[in-house]
Amino acid sequence: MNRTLSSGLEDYIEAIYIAQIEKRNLKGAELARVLGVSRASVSEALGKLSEKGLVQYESYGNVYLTEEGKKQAGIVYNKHNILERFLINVLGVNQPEAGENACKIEHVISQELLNKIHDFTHFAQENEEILKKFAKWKDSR
Amino acid sequence: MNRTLSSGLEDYIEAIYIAQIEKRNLKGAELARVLGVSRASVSEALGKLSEKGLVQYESYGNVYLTEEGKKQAGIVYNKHNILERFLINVLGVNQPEAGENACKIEHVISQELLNKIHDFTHFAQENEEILKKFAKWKDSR
DNA sequence: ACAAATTGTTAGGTCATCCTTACAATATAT
DNA sequence: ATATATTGTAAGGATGACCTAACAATTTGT
Repeated sequence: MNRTLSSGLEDYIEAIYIAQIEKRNLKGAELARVLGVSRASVSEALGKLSEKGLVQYESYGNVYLTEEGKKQAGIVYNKHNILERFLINVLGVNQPEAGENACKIEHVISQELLNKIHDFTHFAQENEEILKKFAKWKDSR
Repeated sequence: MNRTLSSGLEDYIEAIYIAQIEKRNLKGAELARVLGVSRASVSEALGKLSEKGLVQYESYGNVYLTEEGKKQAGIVYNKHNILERFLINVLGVNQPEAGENACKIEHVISQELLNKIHDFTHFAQENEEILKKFAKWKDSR
């Protein structure tokens, strides 16, 4: 069995993860709406994810992540957040733009690079004058 | 006809573009080696790209980009370079790691975000003390 | 409790991308 | 010039991810 997930399957578990954090009940049909795919596609995807031991669900009930599923979804979610924070707080990208880019980059970025981005964000926020200077620098051109 | 290229097709034109810059002759078979795919896949891909008016080739001869192909490949190549420079010079990522990440991110990043990254790289290089400070900050933890 | 709405699944299709195998066309080296 | 090597392409197949349509199972509202 293949251990790594496609971008698509990562999107599924990430959406389930977020619902779980927000304590929103989530059935397959709702997942389909959130992700903008058909119920049939969700059914297929959940089949795969449950074969991989990442999700659990009673039919006609809510969908949940297993411990392993939470772990893997958490990694993706974390990537998303670190990226988005960097884009917004350091580079000054607006929210929607940052969100859209983070959604795509999260599936392809290495953990090592992500750590560097995380570090830089910390660094920049501990040294606010840098961000201010960057803002000014931008204006003056 | 679809105006936007898949990541895969972008990889093909980018590889042709680079060969063209380096004045290396490039036939389909060599392209297959470079990209790690079969000659059959290259044949198929070149068919699509030539339908889209992006490449030109005499059978058994070299492959070339059309003007439009050059333009589109140039955009991708440019994204790659800007990303790689940012990763290496600002974040301090090592070359192979930076290259691999750039190769993937280049296909999904928006032009708007790329511009911000470009700006930030300029800014940081005009203010070297920032990068020095970041290097020190990293060491002290 | 029952009709109406929602949900999940199956079957059958499409599309993009890759593959192997086999063969035909061309290029190259001696 | 000819044998050998390289190259391009066609046919047929696999996979993954999506779709619609239809139907069955379950839930919900009154």
